Amino acid sequence: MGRPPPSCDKVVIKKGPWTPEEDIVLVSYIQEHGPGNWFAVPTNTGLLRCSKSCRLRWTNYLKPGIKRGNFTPHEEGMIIHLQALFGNKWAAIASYLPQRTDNDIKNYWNTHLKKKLKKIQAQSPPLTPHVAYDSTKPRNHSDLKITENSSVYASSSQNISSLLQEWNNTSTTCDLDRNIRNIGKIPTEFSDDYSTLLQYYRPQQQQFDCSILSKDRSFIEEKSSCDSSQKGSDQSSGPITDQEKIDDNPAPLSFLDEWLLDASASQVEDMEIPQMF
DNA sequence: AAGGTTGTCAACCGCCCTGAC
DNA sequence: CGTCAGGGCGGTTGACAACCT
Repeated sequence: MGRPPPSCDKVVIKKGPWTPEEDIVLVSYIQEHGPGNWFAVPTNTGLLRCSKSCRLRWTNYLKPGIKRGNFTPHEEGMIIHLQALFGNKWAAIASYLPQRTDNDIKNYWNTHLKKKLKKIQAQSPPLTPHVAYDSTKPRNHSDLKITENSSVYASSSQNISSLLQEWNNTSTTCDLDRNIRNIGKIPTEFSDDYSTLLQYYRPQQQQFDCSILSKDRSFIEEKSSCDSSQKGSDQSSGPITDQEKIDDNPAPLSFLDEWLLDASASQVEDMEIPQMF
């Protein structure tokens, strides 16, 4: 009863990094037709890419509004908390960081935060929070190369994205709600990893710029109202209302939920109003 | 300077979900 | 109700760059 092979396997498919020419073709097509119906994209554009590859290229790199480069301490903190809250539901986490893609967040978690966690766990006795997490120090992130004279073509997608900034207002898709709906069941037990990492991030909450959360909340509420016009009023207070799905496991959520949703904001540092498609 | 190792991240793979028929 | 097919997601891979010896 196996599924038929995806359409990607039906024709000769090009793999590997995208070229500027391919990007331009894809962007031009989406400008004209809008995102969606990815199955038709290779056919209509002549791109020798499968539909999934086209979608991925668009959502991860070409879509306007995507933020590249270093993760801010605030974004980092949000990822930590949201990862503890949702587990590896990167799409759900990404919905709280609209300028970041799930792929970016996933990569950042795997390459930076996991490492940081191990470092923290290796300390005995535990470090004080300001040692474990010093937001005043510059971050050494390889994304820096993207803004420099990188030979990696992917970085030039920024330029393509910038060309589309005017176009992005035309889209009305409520990605957030879709992602929230995709949030799965919260893991029953939190690993020691999460607990340990949170232990060090949590005291930072006072300093943590919660404005992001506040902004996100307003954003979420906005999206929620957007959604309510589509499917009713079953979600009244942002994404966490989806806990109806996870009522059988509410305990680990309470603190994080409160923190995520009730954090008040007073300052905005480097987070812009999310722009969604 | 050269070779080896490690880190990063774009892209792919495979599974699951959902809607159409 | 079952099948098919598109879309979405998380995990993994591999190419490349940076760093180390």
